[in-house]
Amino acid sequence: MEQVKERIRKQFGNLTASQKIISKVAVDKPSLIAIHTAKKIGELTNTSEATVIRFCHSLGYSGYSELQDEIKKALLMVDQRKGPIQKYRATEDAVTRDNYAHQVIETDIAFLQHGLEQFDYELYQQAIDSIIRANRIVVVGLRWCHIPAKWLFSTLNAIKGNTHLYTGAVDNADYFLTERDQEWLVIAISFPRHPAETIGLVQSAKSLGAKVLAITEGELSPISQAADYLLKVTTPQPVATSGMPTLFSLLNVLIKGVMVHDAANVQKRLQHYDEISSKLYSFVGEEDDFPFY
Amino acid sequence: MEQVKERIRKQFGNLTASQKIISKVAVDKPSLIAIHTAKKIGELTNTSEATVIRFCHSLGYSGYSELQDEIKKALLMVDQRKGPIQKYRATEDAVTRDNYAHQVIETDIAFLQHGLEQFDYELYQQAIDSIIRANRIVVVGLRWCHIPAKWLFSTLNAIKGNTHLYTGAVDNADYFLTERDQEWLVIAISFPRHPAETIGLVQSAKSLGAKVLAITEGELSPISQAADYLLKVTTPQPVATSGMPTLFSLLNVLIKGVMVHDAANVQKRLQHYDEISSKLYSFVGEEDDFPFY
DNA sequence: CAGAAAATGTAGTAAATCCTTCATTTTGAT
DNA sequence: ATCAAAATGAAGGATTTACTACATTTTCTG
Repeated sequence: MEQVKERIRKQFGNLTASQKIISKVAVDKPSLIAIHTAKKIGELTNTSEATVIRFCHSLGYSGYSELQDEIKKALLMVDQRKGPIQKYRATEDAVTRDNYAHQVIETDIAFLQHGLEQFDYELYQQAIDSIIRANRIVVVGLRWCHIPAKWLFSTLNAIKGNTHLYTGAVDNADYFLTERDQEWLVIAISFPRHPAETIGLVQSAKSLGAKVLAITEGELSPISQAADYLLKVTTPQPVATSGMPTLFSLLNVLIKGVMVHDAANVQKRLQHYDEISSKLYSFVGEEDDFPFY
Repeated sequence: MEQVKERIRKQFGNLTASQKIISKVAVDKPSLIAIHTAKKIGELTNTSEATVIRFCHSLGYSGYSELQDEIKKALLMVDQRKGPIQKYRATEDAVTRDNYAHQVIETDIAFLQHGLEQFDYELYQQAIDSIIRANRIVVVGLRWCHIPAKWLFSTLNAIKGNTHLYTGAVDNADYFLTERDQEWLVIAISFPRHPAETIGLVQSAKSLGAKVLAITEGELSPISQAADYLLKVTTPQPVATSGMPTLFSLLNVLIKGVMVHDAANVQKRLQHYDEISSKLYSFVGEEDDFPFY
């Protein structure tokens, strides 16, 4: 890439007017050249296919193909760095006594920032709307996903009510989904290695007409296929331990979303809760606005 | 792009094994498809050109060209948004439909960064050493603190063993602390409004000679007085909901610290776990290195 | 303004790429 | 273990794309 721009810089004086226009595209939007044919670049610059190719020759390339290949390679290189992992890989060889703490927290920050960049409002809004719309909700998360699942269950139950937690085969899907007339929503949290029981529950829920919101690692997750809404979560590995901060942060977005759209009294209740919490700093009490237990 | 991923998600179950491999490329590195020919994608996935095209057909496209064009368009769209970064700076005036998500995540990032600045190695190292030294550990966290407590209990049990979770008055302190000769450590997680039972347990544990590691909001917390080690955690409010990411991140530091100092085989086990997770992307299995349930 | 030289566009050819067909291998069920 | 069905790979035809030769337009100079 820099190789291309360097050639343009050196040869720019010798280029014709049309070729200078093409140069501008090559420098500012190289991805256009990587993707489109010489003909299209010609149309785009109000020149012709032949001029584009002559432009390549002027830069010393054998033709359009060679220039395009070089740009493609360069773009793939920067694409490779996508994802927050690379950033801290360099130092990860030696986890020493002095730096592991920074590494852990910085990794969490990196993944949160990555999640922020990739964030899809529309998707989350649909998920949040589905939660608001649902009459009854079942949260499912087995194995270690039980922990975020239980939190989500407790929180949703506190701010919305009518939420259930699927804990295992004894309470089977039929038990939860008997009232067919209701608008049911199943929220499934699952990551590799996916428990077969979670997949089974999701599928049977789907076949019973419930909506499914999947919180998982990607489109290829086995629970994604049956899902109506898919929230993709990219976390440090292994998810069971290092993934919690990122996962909870995104779950929190859901909760906040529901709270914003939901009854204002919930928000007031929480503000009230905040005030109490901060004023009575070390208050000791048994009652709780959030009946977590 | 989302259109492509959506089709993959819906059709994934109907795809053949080779096609699923191609799916992984399409989802994770769509730019590869935008740039390379069908033949190259075939080579890259150890399949063939024909299989790549059949994969396109399975998704409902007329062929590779159509799929490629759609990915190209999508990639150009996101490229368009590059340049002047329109990041939603913490304009905290109003939590609107459009920016609350950014606010939530950015708040988490801000608190993690704050925690990083304030981080006291010495303190954490003492806490980690106390965990390593302890023969038996009791984790206590009531009400909604039960969630991080259970996670800590499960994780410590997996990498160290001999860890117990105090769940309520029925299992009282005496039950846990009968073996006086052993080196007991009580890890207490508690935030306002502090459950009286947590305080009680901590105090009686202390009087029975156990060491106490308190994870709480500050020096004035009622459990801080009896604590031998105090880890101060500052989180967004309310802790029960918004505090989870920060809290888990710091707990994670503890875990990583124990792992670093602890047996090397645990770390190897976890690395192995990582490899399996990433290689068998959508693997479905029942066994788990972490016996969380 | 005229003529020449450079630049540009058009059209045709060669090459690469896509896509279909058929033979072979793999998978799954009885 | 056997057969049928499905999946895969190899090869040839169809289409698109890159490149080149020639015709036309534009630009520059005296």
